[in-house]
Amino acid sequence: MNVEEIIKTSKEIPLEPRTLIHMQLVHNKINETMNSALKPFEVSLQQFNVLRILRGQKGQPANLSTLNERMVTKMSNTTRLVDKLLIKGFVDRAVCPSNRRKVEIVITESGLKALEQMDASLEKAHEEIYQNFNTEDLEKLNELLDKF
Amino acid sequence: MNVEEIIKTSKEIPLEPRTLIHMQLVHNKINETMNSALKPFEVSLQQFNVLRILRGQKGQPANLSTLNERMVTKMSNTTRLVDKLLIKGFVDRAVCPSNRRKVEIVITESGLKALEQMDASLEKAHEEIYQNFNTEDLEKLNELLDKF
DNA sequence: CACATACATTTGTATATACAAATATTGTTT
DNA sequence: AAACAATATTTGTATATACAAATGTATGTG
Repeated sequence: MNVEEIIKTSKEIPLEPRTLIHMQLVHNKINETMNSALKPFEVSLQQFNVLRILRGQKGQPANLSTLNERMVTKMSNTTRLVDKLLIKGFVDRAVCPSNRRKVEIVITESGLKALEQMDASLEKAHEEIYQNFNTEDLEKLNELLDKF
Repeated sequence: MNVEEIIKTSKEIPLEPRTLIHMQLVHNKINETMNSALKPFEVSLQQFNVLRILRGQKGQPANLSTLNERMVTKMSNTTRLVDKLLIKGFVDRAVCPSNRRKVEIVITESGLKALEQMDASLEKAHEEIYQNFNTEDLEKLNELLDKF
């Protein structure tokens, strides 16, 4: 990926802003790849993220605030995100009996099955995304990202 | 930045997905910082981006396809983006005389002045974002990002 | 136990973005 | 020149996201 070529500029950009642009371009590319990997399942990255969190609960229900807390990208509206998963039948929702302010959300069998297929599709996306990386590169990258 | 802590997970995540999550978290953080740096001027990052491209034209007008080509994040709707800059008086728009399908967009004096202030504000954002980085880190990071 | 306060979620609304179709202009072909 | 294709932008519409206000429930205090 050549930054200057992609944004069609001839002059070289100072390191600080260049890094920000670079990050943005990589982010766009990753997003595109992952979204198209999820396209066949008609779920967004956010919805996929929620399903993964719910699976991690191993049967235990999660409420909206828990979901929001664990989501990579915080959304201001988790209710409507869950609504969409509900329509697809990937989750169930019920009012929490011990505290009726809360809602309990669990992933359904159908959701788990779909999630498995999504995982496989994302595995392929990983191969595509990381084709130029070795383990050492990835470790170094994670180390540098920690500095942010 | 500790990935596991932010998304509140106890188990460790494999390197490949972890890197993607890490990238997303850093992207969110950068975005937040930059947007709040631009908030006083009531322009979005995209709008700022367009203004910068127009300044780079050094008086020469740019048409919509040129803008779209040079934008970091491609937008499906540059027309409405420019509309908003027009309302703020930061750009002028005119039909191209030699090819009336095209529109010529230029940055105004007022736009240039505002842009200078935005630059100063973003300089401060850089300091905040890069406080843990040295030049070597940034060079290494750019090198690794090129692998995507 | 009435009251205020805190909590968890939902709803309303404004704005942003994505995608497709429509419009207007220009260039090309016969 | 009429017909068609190509180009540049605009418009329509559906969906996504951000933010604030509203709703319903629980908890603590006098």
